[in-house]
Amino acid sequence: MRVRLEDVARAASVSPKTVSRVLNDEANVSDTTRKRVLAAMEAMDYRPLPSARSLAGNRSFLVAMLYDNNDNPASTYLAEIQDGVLEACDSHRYSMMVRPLRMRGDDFIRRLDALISDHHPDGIVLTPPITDYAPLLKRLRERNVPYASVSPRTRDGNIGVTMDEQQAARTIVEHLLSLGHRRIAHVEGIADHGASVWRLAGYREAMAAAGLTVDPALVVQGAFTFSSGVAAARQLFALAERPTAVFAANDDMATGVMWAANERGLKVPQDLSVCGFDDIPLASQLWPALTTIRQPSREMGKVAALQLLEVLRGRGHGQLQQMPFSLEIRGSTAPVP
Amino acid sequence: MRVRLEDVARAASVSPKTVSRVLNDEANVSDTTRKRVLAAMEAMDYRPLPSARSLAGNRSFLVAMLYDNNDNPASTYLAEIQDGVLEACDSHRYSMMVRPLRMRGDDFIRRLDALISDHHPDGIVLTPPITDYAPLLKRLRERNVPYASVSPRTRDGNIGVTMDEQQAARTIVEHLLSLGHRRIAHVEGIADHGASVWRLAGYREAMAAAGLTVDPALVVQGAFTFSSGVAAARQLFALAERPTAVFAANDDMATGVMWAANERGLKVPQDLSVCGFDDIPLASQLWPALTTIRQPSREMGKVAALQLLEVLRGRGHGQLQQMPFSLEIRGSTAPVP
DNA sequence: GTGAAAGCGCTAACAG
DNA sequence: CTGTTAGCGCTTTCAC
Repeated sequence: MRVRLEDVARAASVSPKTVSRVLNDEANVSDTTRKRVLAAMEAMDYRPLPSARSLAGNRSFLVAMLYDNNDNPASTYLAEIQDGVLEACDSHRYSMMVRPLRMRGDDFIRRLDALISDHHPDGIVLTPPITDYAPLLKRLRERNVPYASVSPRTRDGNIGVTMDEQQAARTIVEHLLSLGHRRIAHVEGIADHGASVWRLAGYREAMAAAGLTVDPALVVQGAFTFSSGVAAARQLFALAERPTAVFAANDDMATGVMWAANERGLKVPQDLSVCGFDDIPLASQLWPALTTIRQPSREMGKVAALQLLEVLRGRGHGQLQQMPFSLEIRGSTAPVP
Repeated sequence: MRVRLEDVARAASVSPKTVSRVLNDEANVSDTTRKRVLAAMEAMDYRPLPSARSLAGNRSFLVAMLYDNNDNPASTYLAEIQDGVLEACDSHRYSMMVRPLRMRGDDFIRRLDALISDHHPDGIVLTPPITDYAPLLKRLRERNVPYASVSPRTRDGNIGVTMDEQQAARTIVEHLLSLGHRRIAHVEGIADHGASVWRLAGYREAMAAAGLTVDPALVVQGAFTFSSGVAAARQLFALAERPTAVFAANDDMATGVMWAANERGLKVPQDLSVCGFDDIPLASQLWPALTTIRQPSREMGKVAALQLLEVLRGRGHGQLQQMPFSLEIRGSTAPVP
């Protein structure tokens, strides 16, 4: 009933080991033999049994994608990354599993260990902010589990994918400046996330380049969530001298800012310009649609996974690739009143 | 280095087979022996190797969640379902994999076969609208792959989870009626999806119960997407006699309706009441926040997976459980002007 | 209630 | 370039 490697071997008149070689793209098989074996596989619709391959070969052909479900409430951003990772894994016949890993509490190393011992992934794709937890990275290295990161905070030793977020932030703030805005506020993300650091830096850089000093009251702490955006905006609107524009460190917070503006009776963009970062689908569904930085999340997931797969397949060491961003100008930003 | 079942057996002074029995919760092990074995496992931090278990036992301990990535652009709804399924699988030490399966084209049976042959899932969780493709269900039965469904269109032979969507739709329309609305429009989802059928039926039922005849022009075709909601709303707004309220078959389309209202200069809820279905996070982030039916998606994913697991673990046949819904009244609905 | 023997389908290590 | 041999770590079958 089930076609086994041995059956293919018999059909192609070679030894099982040779079929195994062909299956695993190994060298030391003559072209004619290889073709004959491939033909037999095709003809018999042979499907190697993953468990047998794993047991004998001591590898799982499994990639695990880790995310922090603490700071990331099932966001669209992650869903897009996941999609890209899956596509990359599929293209090399690896399977993928998705795993939340709460970073809160210091037993996360134990949980990481359990994950590895229970599922034996050959490699791991890390998403922000997990990309930057030193103890976690250390443990992965100790246990010799290769990993690739999406938007890690530093380059050192990391493979995966990045985007020039600081430059992107600077670009969007320059857009506000070009509209005549001077009192531009920033709603920060969770302080130690790379994304927050870069986006804040880009904001400051653009302001400085325009010769403006940033009023400290205009930089408000947020936490990447919708409700933190609402809270931050309320704080800004209570200021004696209100900002005329707000750059929020992500779209969720920008949505919160717009919500709070509505609540306060402020018209966007007439009374207040608002912009975000990420270009989640919601951004173009708001009224007015949100001016934001488009980040090619799906592609980024794919590229990160491909770097990892290069390592897993013994094809190289993997790179840290940089992806382009784009400024999406929509209805939420307008010239200063 | 790695602790094997054999090592546990030695430590507990029993045979490997007995440890295996304990591991698999089989009968025919005395209580004392069982305890001794469990203690040894615990002490040695024994982790069975999935591939060895799969190879010998001919099962993968893998559940695959299938979704149609054609009609479902990485929606939040699916992310929540996925979360619930994952939790259920985790609780029984099963792994989970997520797989898109485009229903377009008639080679999807081939792709389904490949999926099964390549990954050998022990069971499958189906999400709408895949729950209702007869050829797919037939194939799963032929190949003897157990499955459970989230919101299947019919009860017959299905296990998993449902919600009384028709009753829910009726409830939300009754809410509009109680606000004095009479010209209530409905934006339908993709015609042959169960969700569309039920929600439309609930709408008609509520209207009929109120003694109202539905103007055919007030029922507009949509496709569950934001942009289809925009298009449907434009059509409704062009009517000689505009509706005073719109019930869209899901939140994405309701968002589109609100967007189109803004575009047209109509104030929600003063000029137009709008409501949706699902309660995706976005619903409470819009301004005004969207009145909708809350569907406990995460719980539903979990319950569906638990039914499947019951079958996989030989514990029973699984049920089709019904979950409760709730009407979330928010700012997008108000008394008729 | 417990154990001994015989594989599951594949690959590693070697030999040629 | 190709084949032989011996497992990988678990479960099955069957015996006791």
